[in-house]
Amino acid sequence: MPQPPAPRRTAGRPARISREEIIRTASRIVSEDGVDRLTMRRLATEVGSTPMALYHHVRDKEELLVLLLDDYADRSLHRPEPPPADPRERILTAAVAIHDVLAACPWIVEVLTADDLLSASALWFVEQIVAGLADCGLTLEQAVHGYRAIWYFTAGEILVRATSARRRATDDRPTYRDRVFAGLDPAELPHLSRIAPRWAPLTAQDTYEQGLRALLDGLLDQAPG
Amino acid sequence: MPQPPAPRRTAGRPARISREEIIRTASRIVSEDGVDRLTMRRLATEVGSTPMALYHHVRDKEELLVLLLDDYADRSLHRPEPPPADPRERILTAAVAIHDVLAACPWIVEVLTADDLLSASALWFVEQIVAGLADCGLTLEQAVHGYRAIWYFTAGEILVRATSARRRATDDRPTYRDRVFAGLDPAELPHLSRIAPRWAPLTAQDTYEQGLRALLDGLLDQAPG
DNA sequence: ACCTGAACACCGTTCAAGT
DNA sequence: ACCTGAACACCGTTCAAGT
Repeated sequence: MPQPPAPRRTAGRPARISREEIIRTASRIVSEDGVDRLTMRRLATEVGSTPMALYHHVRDKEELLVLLLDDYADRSLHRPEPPPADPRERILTAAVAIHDVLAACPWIVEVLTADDLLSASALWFVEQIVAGLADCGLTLEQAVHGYRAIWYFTAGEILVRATSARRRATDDRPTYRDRVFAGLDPAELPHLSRIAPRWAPLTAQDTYEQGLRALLDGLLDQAPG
Repeated sequence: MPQPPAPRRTAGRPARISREEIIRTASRIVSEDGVDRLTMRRLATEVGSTPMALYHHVRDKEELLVLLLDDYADRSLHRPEPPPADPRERILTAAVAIHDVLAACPWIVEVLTADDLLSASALWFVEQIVAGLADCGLTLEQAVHGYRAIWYFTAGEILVRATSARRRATDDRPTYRDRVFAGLDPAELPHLSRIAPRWAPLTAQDTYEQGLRALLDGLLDQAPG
Protein backbone atom coordinates (compact mmCIF):
# COMPACT_ATOMS: atom_id res chain seq x y z
CA MET A 1 0.00 0.00 0.00
CA PRO A 2 1.58 3.28 -1.08
CA GLN A 3 1.96 5.80 1.68
CA PRO A 4 3.17 9.38 1.39
CA PRO A 5 6.93 9.33 1.77
CA ALA A 6 8.15 10.15 5.26
CA PRO A 7 11.22 12.33 5.49
CA ARG A 8 14.33 10.21 5.14
CA ARG A 9 16.33 9.69 8.26
CA THR A 10 19.84 8.69 7.29
CA ALA A 11 22.34 10.37 9.54
CA GLY A 12 22.66 13.32 11.86
CA ARG A 13 20.72 14.13 14.96
CA PRO A 14 18.23 11.46 16.11
CA ALA A 15 14.63 12.57 15.76
CA ARG A 16 12.93 13.58 18.97
CA ILE A 17 9.40 13.45 17.61
CA SER A 18 8.08 11.22 14.86
CA ARG A 19 5.41 11.60 12.25
CA GLU A 20 3.40 8.84 13.90
CA GLU A 21 3.52 10.60 17.24
CA ILE A 22 2.35 13.80 15.60
CA ILE A 23 -0.54 12.06 13.89
CA ARG A 24 -1.47 10.14 17.01
CA THR A 25 -1.54 13.27 19.13
CA ALA A 26 -3.39 15.26 16.48
CA SER A 27 -6.02 12.51 16.25
CA ARG A 28 -6.54 12.65 19.97
CA ILE A 29 -6.94 16.42 19.98
CA VAL A 30 -9.44 16.25 17.12
CA SER A 31 -11.48 13.48 18.68
CA GLU A 32 -11.51 15.19 22.07
CA ASP A 33 -12.04 18.82 21.09
CA GLY A 34 -12.83 18.99 17.37
CA VAL A 35 -10.84 20.10 14.33
CA ASP A 36 -11.24 23.75 15.14
CA ARG A 37 -9.12 23.27 18.23
CA LEU A 38 -6.30 21.58 16.38
CA THR A 39 -3.66 24.26 15.96
CA MET A 40 -0.03 23.78 15.14
CA ARG A 41 0.88 25.53 18.35
CA ARG A 42 -1.24 23.38 20.60
CA LEU A 43 -0.16 20.23 18.79
CA ALA A 44 3.45 21.26 19.31
CA THR A 45 3.10 21.75 23.03
CA GLU A 46 1.20 18.48 23.40
CA VAL A 47 3.97 16.50 21.74
CA GLY A 48 6.39 18.44 23.92
CA SER A 49 8.01 20.43 21.17
CA THR A 50 7.77 23.72 19.30
CA PRO A 51 5.55 24.66 16.38
CA MET A 52 8.43 24.73 13.97
CA ALA A 53 9.58 21.23 14.78
CA LEU A 54 6.31 19.99 13.28
CA TYR A 55 7.15 21.50 9.94
CA HIS A 56 10.08 19.18 9.74
CA HIS A 57 7.76 16.18 9.63
CA VAL A 58 4.76 17.60 7.81
CA ARG A 59 4.64 20.06 4.94
CA ASP A 60 1.86 22.19 6.30
CA LYS A 61 -1.40 22.00 8.16
CA GLU A 62 -3.37 20.82 5.17
CA GLU A 63 -1.11 17.84 4.68
CA LEU A 64 -1.50 17.05 8.35
CA LEU A 65 -5.28 16.96 7.97
CA VAL A 66 -5.10 14.65 4.97
CA LEU A 67 -2.76 12.35 6.89
CA LEU A 68 -5.22 12.41 9.75
CA LEU A 69 -8.15 11.39 7.57
CA ASP A 70 -6.02 8.71 6.02
CA ASP A 71 -4.99 7.31 9.35
CA TYR A 72 -8.59 7.33 10.54
CA ALA A 73 -9.83 5.53 7.43
CA ASP A 74 -7.08 2.94 7.70
CA ARG A 75 -8.11 2.17 11.24
CA SER A 76 -11.87 2.21 10.70
CA LEU A 77 -12.61 0.79 7.25
CA HIS A 78 -13.16 -2.94 7.47
CA ARG A 79 -13.74 -5.08 4.41
CA PRO A 80 -16.91 -7.19 4.51
CA GLU A 81 -16.11 -10.86 4.97
CA PRO A 82 -17.13 -12.39 2.68
CA PRO A 83 -18.11 -9.79 0.07
CA PRO A 84 -21.66 -10.38 -1.19
CA ALA A 85 -21.90 -12.58 -4.27
CA ASP A 86 -24.39 -10.34 -6.05
CA PRO A 87 -22.55 -7.42 -7.72
CA ARG A 88 -25.35 -5.01 -6.96
CA GLU A 89 -25.16 -5.85 -3.27
CA ARG A 90 -21.37 -5.59 -3.41
CA ILE A 91 -21.65 -2.03 -4.68
CA LEU A 92 -24.16 -1.08 -2.01
CA THR A 93 -22.10 -2.65 0.75
CA ALA A 94 -18.94 -0.87 -0.31
CA ALA A 95 -20.63 2.52 -0.65
CA VAL A 96 -22.43 2.18 2.66
CA ALA A 97 -19.17 1.20 4.37
CA ILE A 98 -17.39 4.31 3.13
CA HIS A 99 -20.37 6.44 3.98
CA ASP A 100 -20.77 5.15 7.50
CA VAL A 101 -17.11 5.57 8.38
CA LEU A 102 -17.00 9.12 7.09
CA ALA A 103 -20.36 10.07 8.57
CA ALA A 104 -19.08 8.98 11.99
CA CYS A 105 -16.40 11.65 12.08
CA PRO A 106 -17.95 15.04 11.44
CA TRP A 107 -14.61 16.86 11.43
CA ILE A 108 -14.04 15.31 8.04
CA VAL A 109 -15.87 18.11 6.32
CA GLU A 110 -12.86 20.37 6.01
CA VAL A 111 -10.74 17.66 4.46
CA LEU A 112 -13.23 15.65 2.50
CA THR A 113 -13.37 17.92 -0.47
CA ALA A 114 -9.62 18.23 -0.66
CA ASP A 115 -9.36 15.33 -3.04
CA ASP A 116 -11.65 12.73 -4.50
CA LEU A 117 -9.98 9.80 -2.89
CA LEU A 118 -9.20 8.82 0.62
CA SER A 119 -6.61 6.54 2.03
CA ALA A 120 -5.04 3.65 0.19
CA SER A 121 -7.20 1.28 2.19
CA ALA A 122 -10.29 2.92 0.71
CA LEU A 123 -9.22 1.99 -2.77
CA TRP A 124 -10.36 -1.55 -2.22
CA PHE A 125 -13.88 -0.21 -1.77
CA VAL A 126 -13.61 1.90 -4.88
CA GLU A 127 -12.51 -1.21 -6.74
CA GLN A 128 -15.58 -3.07 -5.48
CA ILE A 129 -17.86 -0.36 -6.78
CA VAL A 130 -16.21 -0.02 -10.17
CA ALA A 131 -15.95 -3.78 -10.56
CA GLY A 132 -19.54 -4.30 -9.51
CA LEU A 133 -20.80 -1.75 -12.01
CA ALA A 134 -18.74 -3.40 -14.75
CA ASP A 135 -20.07 -6.81 -13.76
CA CYS A 136 -23.58 -5.44 -14.16
CA GLY A 137 -22.84 -4.65 -17.78
CA LEU A 138 -21.47 -1.12 -17.78
CA THR A 139 -18.38 -0.31 -19.77
CA LEU A 140 -15.31 0.57 -17.73
CA GLU A 141 -15.81 4.24 -18.58
CA GLN A 142 -19.43 4.13 -17.51
CA ALA A 143 -18.40 2.36 -14.34
CA VAL A 144 -15.95 5.13 -13.44
CA HIS A 145 -18.59 7.77 -14.09
CA GLY A 146 -21.00 5.72 -12.03
CA TYR A 147 -18.53 5.55 -9.16
CA ARG A 148 -18.12 9.30 -9.36
CA ALA A 149 -21.89 9.80 -9.18
CA ILE A 150 -22.03 7.58 -6.10
CA TRP A 151 -19.14 9.51 -4.58
CA TYR A 152 -20.80 12.88 -5.24
CA PHE A 153 -23.99 11.66 -3.64
CA THR A 154 -22.13 10.23 -0.67
CA ALA A 155 -19.91 13.24 -0.11
CA GLY A 156 -22.84 15.61 -0.49
CA GLU A 157 -24.94 13.70 1.99
CA ILE A 158 -22.16 13.70 4.56
CA LEU A 159 -21.22 17.34 4.08
CA VAL A 160 -24.73 18.69 4.15
CA ARG A 161 -25.85 16.54 7.06
CA ALA A 162 -22.70 17.08 9.10
CA THR A 163 -22.93 20.83 8.81
CA SER A 164 -26.61 21.09 9.54
CA ALA A 165 -26.12 18.80 12.52
CA ARG A 166 -23.31 21.00 13.81
CA ARG A 167 -25.54 24.01 13.28
CA ARG A 168 -28.32 22.49 15.30
CA ALA A 169 -25.87 21.69 18.06
CA THR A 170 -24.15 25.08 18.26
CA ASP A 171 -27.11 27.24 17.55
CA ASP A 172 -30.28 27.61 19.49
CA ARG A 173 -31.79 30.44 17.48
CA PRO A 174 -34.02 29.36 14.56
CA THR A 175 -32.13 28.69 11.36
CA TYR A 176 -32.47 30.75 8.26
CA ARG A 177 -34.38 27.81 6.80
CA ASP A 178 -36.90 27.95 9.63
CA ARG A 179 -37.51 31.63 9.06
CA VAL A 180 -37.94 31.16 5.33
CA PHE A 181 -40.29 28.24 5.76
CA ALA A 182 -42.40 30.13 8.22
CA GLY A 183 -43.30 32.75 5.62
CA LEU A 184 -44.08 30.68 2.54
CA ASP A 185 -46.71 31.88 0.10
CA PRO A 186 -49.10 28.94 -0.58
CA ALA A 187 -50.15 30.46 -3.88
CA GLU A 188 -46.64 30.54 -5.29
CA LEU A 189 -45.15 27.50 -3.56
CA PRO A 190 -48.06 25.15 -2.90
CA HIS A 191 -46.14 21.92 -2.33
CA LEU A 192 -43.54 23.50 -0.06
CA SER A 193 -46.24 25.25 1.94
CA ARG A 194 -48.14 22.03 2.42
CA ILE A 195 -45.07 20.09 3.54
CA ALA A 196 -43.50 22.92 5.56
CA PRO A 197 -44.54 21.69 9.02
CA ARG A 198 -43.21 18.23 8.25
CA TRP A 199 -40.02 19.45 6.52
CA ALA A 200 -37.73 19.39 9.54
CA PRO A 201 -38.53 15.84 10.74
CA LEU A 202 -38.61 14.56 7.16
CA THR A 203 -35.19 15.90 6.31
CA ALA A 204 -33.81 14.69 9.61
CA GLN A 205 -34.49 11.12 8.52
CA ASP A 206 -31.57 9.09 7.29
CA THR A 207 -32.34 8.33 3.67
CA TYR A 208 -28.82 7.74 2.43
CA GLU A 209 -29.28 4.10 1.56
CA GLN A 210 -32.65 4.70 -0.05
CA GLY A 211 -31.21 7.44 -2.25
CA LEU A 212 -28.18 5.32 -3.02
CA ARG A 213 -30.41 2.48 -4.20
CA ALA A 214 -32.32 4.82 -6.46
CA LEU A 215 -29.13 6.22 -7.92
CA LEU A 216 -27.73 2.74 -8.44
CA ASP A 217 -30.93 1.58 -10.13
CA GLY A 218 -30.69 4.51 -12.49
CA LEU A 219 -27.03 3.88 -13.20
CA LEU A 220 -27.58 0.21 -13.94
CA ASP A 221 -30.31 1.07 -16.44
CA GLN A 222 -27.53 2.40 -18.61
CA ALA A 223 -26.33 -1.15 -19.19
CA PRO A 224 -27.53 -2.72 -22.43
CA GLY A 225 -30.01 -5.51 -21.85
CA MET B 1 -40.13 37.07 -0.39
CA PRO B 2 -38.91 36.84 3.19
CA GLN B 3 -35.55 38.43 3.78
CA PRO B 4 -33.50 38.39 6.97
CA PRO B 5 -34.56 41.36 9.02
CA ALA B 6 -32.29 44.36 8.65
CA PRO B 7 -31.56 46.30 11.82
CA ARG B 8 -34.37 48.76 12.47
CA ARG B 9 -33.54 52.37 11.89
CA THR B 10 -35.99 54.47 13.80
CA ALA B 11 -34.25 57.41 15.40
CA GLY B 12 -30.81 58.53 16.46
CA ARG B 13 -27.74 58.97 14.38
CA PRO B 14 -28.16 58.45 10.62
CA ALA B 15 -26.37 55.39 9.33
CA ARG B 16 -23.14 56.04 7.49
CA ILE B 17 -22.88 52.63 5.90
CA SER B 18 -25.72 50.32 4.92
CA ARG B 19 -26.14 46.60 4.79
CA GLU B 20 -26.49 46.77 1.02
CA GLU B 21 -23.26 48.69 0.69
CA ILE B 22 -21.50 46.11 2.85
CA ILE B 23 -22.85 43.23 0.75
CA ARG B 24 -22.07 45.00 -2.50
CA THR B 25 -18.48 45.71 -1.48
CA ALA B 26 -18.00 42.21 -0.06
CA SER B 27 -19.27 40.72 -3.33
CA ARG B 28 -16.76 42.74 -5.26
CA ILE B 29 -13.88 41.67 -3.04
CA VAL B 30 -14.89 38.03 -3.32
CA SER B 31 -15.30 38.12 -7.08
CA GLU B 32 -12.00 39.96 -7.55
CA ASP B 33 -9.78 38.19 -5.05
CA GLY B 34 -11.65 35.15 -3.70
CA VAL B 35 -13.30 34.39 -0.36
CA ASP B 36 -10.03 33.88 1.40
CA ARG B 37 -9.21 37.53 0.93
CA LEU B 38 -12.49 38.72 2.37
CA THR B 39 -11.68 39.82 5.91
CA MET B 40 -13.73 42.03 8.13
CA ARG B 41 -10.80 44.43 8.35
CA ARG B 42 -10.36 44.79 4.63
CA LEU B 43 -14.08 45.05 4.06
CA ALA B 44 -14.21 47.80 6.65
CA THR B 45 -11.51 49.87 5.03
CA GLU B 46 -13.04 49.40 1.59
CA VAL B 47 -16.40 50.74 2.73
CA GLY B 48 -14.49 53.53 4.44
CA SER B 49 -15.22 52.50 7.99
CA THR B 50 -13.85 50.44 10.86
CA PRO B 51 -14.17 46.70 11.49
CA MET B 52 -16.50 47.20 14.38
CA ALA B 53 -18.96 49.30 12.40
CA LEU B 54 -19.70 46.19 10.33
CA TYR B 55 -20.88 44.31 13.38
CA HIS B 56 -23.64 46.77 13.70
CA HIS B 57 -25.14 45.65 10.41
CA VAL B 58 -24.21 41.99 10.38
CA ARG B 59 -24.10 39.51 13.23
CA ASP B 60 -20.79 37.94 12.32
CA LYS B 61 -18.74 36.83 9.38
CA GLU B 62 -20.76 33.68 8.81
CA GLU B 63 -23.98 35.63 8.45
CA LEU B 64 -22.21 37.90 6.01
CA LEU B 65 -21.25 34.91 3.86
CA VAL B 66 -24.79 33.57 3.84
CA LEU B 67 -26.09 36.99 2.87
CA LEU B 68 -23.52 37.07 0.09
CA LEU B 69 -24.59 33.73 -1.33
CA ASP B 70 -28.18 34.81 -1.08
CA ASP B 71 -27.56 38.02 -2.91
CA TYR B 72 -25.64 36.19 -5.60
CA ALA B 73 -28.41 33.63 -6.10
CA ASP B 74 -31.04 36.34 -6.25
CA ARG B 75 -29.13 38.06 -9.01
CA SER B 76 -28.17 34.95 -10.98
CA LEU B 77 -31.03 32.47 -10.77
CA HIS B 78 -33.46 32.96 -13.64
CA ARG B 79 -36.66 30.98 -13.98
CA PRO B 80 -37.08 29.17 -17.27
CA GLU B 81 -39.74 30.79 -19.43
CA PRO B 82 -41.88 28.87 -19.97
CA PRO B 83 -41.24 25.92 -17.66
CA PRO B 84 -41.25 22.62 -19.60
CA ALA B 85 -44.62 20.90 -19.73
CA ASP B 86 -43.23 17.45 -18.91
CA PRO B 87 -42.70 17.14 -15.14
CA ARG B 88 -39.56 15.08 -15.60
CA GLU B 89 -38.03 17.80 -17.74
CA ARG B 90 -39.17 20.42 -15.25
CA ILE B 91 -37.26 18.66 -12.50
CA LEU B 92 -34.14 18.38 -14.61
CA THR B 93 -34.30 22.01 -15.70
CA ALA B 94 -34.68 23.26 -12.14
CA ALA B 95 -31.85 21.12 -10.79
CA VAL B 96 -29.52 22.04 -13.61
CA ALA B 97 -30.30 25.72 -13.12
CA ILE B 98 -29.37 25.59 -9.44
CA HIS B 99 -26.31 23.52 -10.23
CA ASP B 100 -25.00 25.80 -12.93
CA VAL B 101 -25.39 28.95 -10.89
CA LEU B 102 -23.60 27.46 -7.90
CA ALA B 103 -20.91 25.80 -9.97
CA ALA B 104 -20.08 29.16 -11.51
CA CYS B 105 -18.99 30.62 -8.19
CA PRO B 106 -16.37 28.39 -6.61
CA TRP B 107 -16.15 30.43 -3.41
CA ILE B 108 -19.50 28.95 -2.51
CA VAL B 109 -17.89 25.91 -0.98
CA GLU B 110 -17.44 27.45 2.44
CA VAL B 111 -21.04 28.53 2.64
CA LEU B 112 -22.85 25.85 0.76
CA THR B 113 -22.94 23.33 3.54
CA ALA B 114 -24.06 25.90 6.05
CA ASP B 115 -27.70 25.11 5.42
CA ASP B 116 -29.72 23.04 3.04
CA LEU B 117 -31.44 25.91 1.38
CA LEU B 118 -30.28 28.95 -0.42
CA SER B 119 -31.95 32.22 -1.00
CA ALA B 120 -35.67 32.76 -1.09
CA SER B 121 -35.51 32.99 -4.85
CA ALA B 122 -34.17 29.43 -4.95
CA LEU B 123 -37.31 28.14 -3.29
CA TRP B 124 -39.18 28.40 -6.56
CA PHE B 125 -36.76 25.85 -8.00
CA VAL B 126 -37.17 23.58 -5.01
CA GLU B 127 -40.92 23.80 -5.52
CA GLN B 128 -40.51 22.78 -9.16
CA ILE B 129 -38.54 19.71 -8.15
CA VAL B 130 -40.88 18.63 -5.37
CA ALA B 131 -43.94 19.33 -7.49
CA GLY B 132 -42.49 17.50 -10.47
CA LEU B 133 -41.73 14.43 -8.40
CA ALA B 134 -45.24 14.50 -6.96
CA ASP B 135 -46.70 14.86 -10.45
CA CYS B 136 -44.79 11.76 -11.46
CA GLY B 137 -46.61 9.76 -8.83
CA LEU B 138 -44.49 10.05 -5.70
CA THR B 139 -46.10 10.85 -2.40
CA LEU B 140 -45.27 14.22 -0.94
CA GLU B 141 -42.93 12.56 1.56
CA GLN B 142 -41.17 10.64 -1.18
CA ALA B 143 -40.90 13.83 -3.19
CA VAL B 144 -39.16 15.63 -0.33
CA HIS B 145 -36.73 12.74 0.11
CA GLY B 146 -36.19 12.76 -3.62
CA TYR B 147 -35.44 16.45 -3.59
CA ARG B 148 -32.94 15.87 -0.80
CA ALA B 149 -31.23 13.15 -2.81
CA ILE B 150 -30.95 15.50 -5.77
CA TRP B 151 -29.60 18.20 -3.49
CA TYR B 152 -26.99 15.87 -1.97
CA PHE B 153 -25.86 14.84 -5.42
CA THR B 154 -25.74 18.42 -6.64
CA ALA B 155 -23.95 19.80 -3.60
CA GLY B 156 -21.47 16.93 -3.62
CA GLU B 157 -20.67 17.40 -7.27
CA ILE B 158 -20.05 21.11 -6.80
CA LEU B 159 -18.02 20.74 -3.64
CA VAL B 160 -15.80 17.95 -4.90
CA ARG B 161 -15.26 19.47 -8.31
CA ALA B 162 -14.70 22.98 -7.02
CA THR B 163 -12.06 21.87 -4.57
CA SER B 164 -10.21 19.60 -6.95
CA ALA B 165 -10.25 22.38 -9.54
CA ARG B 166 -8.81 24.81 -7.01
CA ARG B 167 -6.17 22.23 -6.12
CA ARG B 168 -5.14 21.82 -9.72
CA ALA B 169 -4.90 25.59 -10.05
CA THR B 170 -2.90 26.28 -6.90
CA ASP B 171 -0.75 23.20 -6.90
CA ASP B 172 1.76 22.11 -9.46
CA ARG B 173 3.09 19.09 -7.59
CA PRO B 174 1.30 15.80 -8.29
CA THR B 175 -1.74 15.22 -6.11
CA TYR B 176 -1.99 12.52 -3.54
CA ARG B 177 -4.38 10.78 -5.91
CA ASP B 178 -1.76 10.75 -8.65
CA ARG B 179 0.79 9.19 -6.34
CA VAL B 180 -1.63 6.52 -5.16
CA PHE B 181 -2.73 5.70 -8.69
CA ALA B 182 0.85 5.37 -9.86
CA GLY B 183 1.49 2.48 -7.49
CA LEU B 184 -1.61 0.33 -7.87
CA ASP B 185 -1.33 -3.43 -7.53
CA PRO B 186 -3.08 -4.99 -10.56
CA ALA B 187 -3.61 -8.24 -8.68
CA GLU B 188 -5.56 -6.63 -5.88
CA LEU B 189 -7.23 -3.79 -7.76
CA PRO B 190 -7.60 -4.99 -11.36
CA HIS B 191 -10.23 -2.55 -12.58
CA LEU B 192 -8.60 0.49 -11.04
CA SER B 193 -5.21 -0.52 -12.44
CA ARG B 194 -6.63 -0.93 -15.91
CA ILE B 195 -8.40 2.43 -15.86
CA ALA B 196 -5.65 4.31 -14.00
CA PRO B 197 -4.13 6.06 -17.03
CA ARG B 198 -7.56 7.23 -18.14
CA TRP B 199 -8.77 8.18 -14.65
CA ALA B 200 -7.76 11.84 -14.72
CA PRO B 201 -9.37 12.76 -18.07
CA LEU B 202 -12.42 10.64 -17.29
CA THR B 203 -13.09 12.30 -13.98
CA ALA B 204 -12.44 15.71 -15.49
CA GLN B 205 -15.47 15.23 -17.72
CA ASP B 206 -18.68 16.97 -16.73
CA THR B 207 -21.14 14.20 -15.99
CA TYR B 208 -23.48 16.09 -13.72
CA GLU B 209 -26.50 15.93 -15.96
CA GLN B 210 -25.91 12.29 -16.84
CA GLY B 211 -25.70 11.36 -13.15
CA LEU B 212 -28.72 13.49 -12.37
CA ARG B 213 -30.76 11.68 -15.01
CA ALA B 214 -29.76 8.32 -13.58
CA LEU B 215 -30.69 9.41 -10.08
CA LEU B 216 -34.00 10.81 -11.26
CA ASP B 217 -34.80 7.60 -13.16
CA GLY B 218 -34.15 5.63 -10.01
CA LEU B 219 -36.25 7.97 -7.89
CA LEU B 220 -39.19 7.83 -10.28
CA ASP B 221 -39.15 4.04 -10.19
CA GLN B 222 -40.42 4.37 -6.64
CA ALA B 223 -43.75 5.60 -7.99
CA PRO B 224 -46.45 2.95 -8.23
CA GLY B 225 -47.33 2.11 -11.81
C1' DA C 1 19.46 16.44 10.34
C1' DC C 2 16.74 18.09 13.60
C1' DC C 3 15.18 21.54 16.66
C1' DT C 4 14.56 26.35 18.77
C1' DG C 5 13.32 31.54 19.63
C1' DA C 6 11.82 35.31 17.98
C1' DA C 7 9.32 37.59 14.84
C1' DC C 8 6.13 38.58 10.76
C1' DA C 9 1.91 39.46 9.15
C1' DC C 10 -2.09 38.68 10.00
C1' DC C 11 -7.12 37.08 12.01
C1' DG C 12 -12.37 37.72 14.26
C1' DT C 13 -14.32 39.77 18.01
C1' DT C 14 -15.15 42.22 22.70
C1' DC C 15 -15.19 46.25 25.46
C1' DA C 16 -15.64 50.87 26.84
C1' DA C 17 -16.10 55.10 25.24
C1' DG C 18 -17.57 58.75 22.19
C1' DT C 19 -21.35 61.64 19.56
C1' DA D 1 -28.44 54.50 17.23
C1' DC D 2 -24.37 54.37 15.19
C1' DC D 3 -19.50 54.55 15.10
C1' DT D 4 -14.49 54.47 16.90
C1' DG D 5 -9.78 53.08 19.14
C1' DA D 6 -7.53 50.13 21.46
C1' DA D 7 -6.91 45.81 22.89
C1' DC D 8 -7.58 40.61 23.50
C1' DA D 9 -6.47 36.30 22.32
C1' DC D 10 -5.20 34.14 19.04
C1' DC D 11 -3.50 32.11 14.05
C1' DG D 12 0.05 29.63 10.28
C1' DT D 13 4.47 30.22 8.71
C1' DT D 14 9.32 32.18 7.65
C1' DC D 15 13.93 33.12 9.01
C1' DA D 16 18.28 32.73 11.13
C1' DA D 17 20.54 30.51 14.38
C1' DG D 18 21.83 26.71 17.32
C1' DT D 19 23.59 21.65 18.24
